[in-house]
Amino acid sequence: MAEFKNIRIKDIAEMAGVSVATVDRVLHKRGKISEKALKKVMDALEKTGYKPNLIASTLGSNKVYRIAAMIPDPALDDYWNQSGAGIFKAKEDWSQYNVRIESFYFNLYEKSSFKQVAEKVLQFQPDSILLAPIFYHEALDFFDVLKEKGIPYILFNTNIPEAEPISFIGQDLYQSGRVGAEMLATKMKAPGNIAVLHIYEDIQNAVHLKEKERGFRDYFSDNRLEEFNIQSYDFGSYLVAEFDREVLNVLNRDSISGIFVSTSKGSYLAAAVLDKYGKKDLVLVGYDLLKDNIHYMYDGVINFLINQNPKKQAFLGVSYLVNYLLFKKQPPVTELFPLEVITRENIKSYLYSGLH
Amino acid sequence: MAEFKNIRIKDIAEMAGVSVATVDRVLHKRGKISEKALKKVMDALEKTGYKPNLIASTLGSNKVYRIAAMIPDPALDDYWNQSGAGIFKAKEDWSQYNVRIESFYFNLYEKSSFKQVAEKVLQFQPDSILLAPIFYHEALDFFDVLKEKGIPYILFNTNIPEAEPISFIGQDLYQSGRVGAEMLATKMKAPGNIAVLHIYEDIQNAVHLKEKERGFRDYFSDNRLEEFNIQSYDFGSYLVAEFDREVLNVLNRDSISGIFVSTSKGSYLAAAVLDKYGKKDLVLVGYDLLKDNIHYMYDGVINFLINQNPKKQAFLGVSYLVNYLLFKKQPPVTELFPLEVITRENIKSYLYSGLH
DNA sequence: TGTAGGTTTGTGTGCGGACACATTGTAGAA
DNA sequence: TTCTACAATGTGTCCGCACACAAACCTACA
Repeated sequence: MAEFKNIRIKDIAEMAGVSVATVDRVLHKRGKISEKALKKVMDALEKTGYKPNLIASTLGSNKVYRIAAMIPDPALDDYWNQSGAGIFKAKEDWSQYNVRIESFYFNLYEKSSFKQVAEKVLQFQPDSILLAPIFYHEALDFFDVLKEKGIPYILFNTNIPEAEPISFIGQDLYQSGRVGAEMLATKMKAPGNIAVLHIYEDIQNAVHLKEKERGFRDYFSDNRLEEFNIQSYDFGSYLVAEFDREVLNVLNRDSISGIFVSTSKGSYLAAAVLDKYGKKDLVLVGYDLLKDNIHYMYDGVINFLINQNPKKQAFLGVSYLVNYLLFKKQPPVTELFPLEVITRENIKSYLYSGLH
Repeated sequence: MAEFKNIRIKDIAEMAGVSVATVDRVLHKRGKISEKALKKVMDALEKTGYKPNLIASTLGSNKVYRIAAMIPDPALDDYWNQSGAGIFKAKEDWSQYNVRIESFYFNLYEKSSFKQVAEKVLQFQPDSILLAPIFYHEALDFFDVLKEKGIPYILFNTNIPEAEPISFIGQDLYQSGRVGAEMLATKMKAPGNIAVLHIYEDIQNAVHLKEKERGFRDYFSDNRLEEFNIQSYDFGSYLVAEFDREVLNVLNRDSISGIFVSTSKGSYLAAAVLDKYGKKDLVLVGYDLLKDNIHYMYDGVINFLINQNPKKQAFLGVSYLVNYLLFKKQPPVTELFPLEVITRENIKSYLYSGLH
């Protein structure tokens, strides 16, 4: 089909018996057009199935679009470091195009810094924003401003549906917990006590972690795996020394033989304890390919990791925005990443493979 | 960095005190240039770090690049059907650009058809080719022609290093076997007999399947899992009735409790036997998210699948070619895909997630 | 009937680069 | 010295679209 040359605006103009400017006007809904002209142009457009040449379009409008990416400071946390890498990659990939991509970092541990950075972002006057909305309330305030200003935004990592972003990129947390449960169940010997460890530093994480836990527990009940006893423990904040002791306490007191850690950072913190006290025989399931997690997986302390792919999430977020601005391509409302199961044998294939 | 406007050819020309045509000549190595002019231009290029505006470039040269994709007929096999889908997706994605992507299908079961199709591909006069080189010798002959004509090509799915393609896209088969072994080992109860089933219809597959088997066996020996006994069986071709009986024979005679199937189609064929004769308690590890495999995974007959991602492989192959032709971007020499472990709990997240 | 003021339509240039074609420069032959 | 042949360089147009600006067309009012 369509072995023909692509239809150009000029062709439409000729067919409709008007000038290119008129066609341009109906295409972009700018300026006023007479009923007759509108109809003629519309007819021609439909008949030909005109599609604009995006290459020529972006070249013609010399506009440079501005994209702001807001994430927690990569220097403070390896998980966000990977997100940062994804944004950097996107920056490189799109460097040839008329887009300016700028990163803005806030402090993962300070809500106030989010507000400050949000202010900076607004000063940057972005045409759209990619954002990891870690701080719920602060984010909502920010969204109000953005909506008012008509600046579209994409969320990733953490979803806030009521924010009505043009797209959310992340994972199904409930299902993620089920996968963790599944891996733990296949690896553990039947009867046994399982500990779900929530190790986090920021309260608002709690909601999300509970979602994982719900999936985790549901898996066991759905499959009637009653030989396993599940107990969950919160470590809201941790001081290195105390943390070790407390975790060890729990493991010994409740004679735990399997652990599910709901956070990426928590994964290696828990692994460190198992490693330090020679408890490698416990089955440990955690999250993400952080440097330390990789290490403990090679060492056999961590058995499975579920990959949230922070790098790819961020990369895709920026790419969606570029396509949205430059090529008027609407991103999917929600893009749920696959729940990748990482093991000792396939981990390398994940580390070395590109981002595509 | 580079808060400045992008450097244009015009700027370079001014800096070097020559015309844009001269700059164009050195950039494209066409026409003759004096030593002096060359030097001046080169200096300016280096000093400014000039990067061509690819948008303008593709618009300017009105050339339409032709890409041929050669794969086994999607209608005959669900695996290749997915590859076809990947090519189709790429076609849509790049439809706006100056590329014409054409698919050519050969019969998976007839070497002669490959030759015929190769002839057609040449007639199409492609600027480059994406190819799944299923038939080794026939492919080699074809490569000779392509090299002579100077037509670059990318291979996917099956590698033929001596063909020296500009890129290979696929998986590490050896490691793939190891992952299969790992999953089987975590799921099976200790002592047990394992069957490695090679179910294929084309001989040349054998080499690749042996590579998977090697990885599979190495995993067990490396981990000193001596409680498991591994036996491999070849089903070169199969007639439905006979196949069932033979497989059943093997399973009963050697009291098999775990199965590793090295092919995607073989996976559901084996699963069908287990299903039919009520042998769901056997652990089965196979390949790929084929329709029937998905079904048997939901039903609990197949325990793990390793995803080779045929759709994405093909999609990426075409995309690499487009970038290579249009934007002069060199693809990686080898792109090894992650060895994705699919389970009952994460399978949906794979089915519903996009291609990115 | 002339004209101000708004509405509708058209013309022309620029975006950055590719490339056909024109022009200038230069060395050797006549 | 003049002419030829080719090497070296330059000019101008086009790619398809966006958009500023100009022109033509109406309508209503004096």
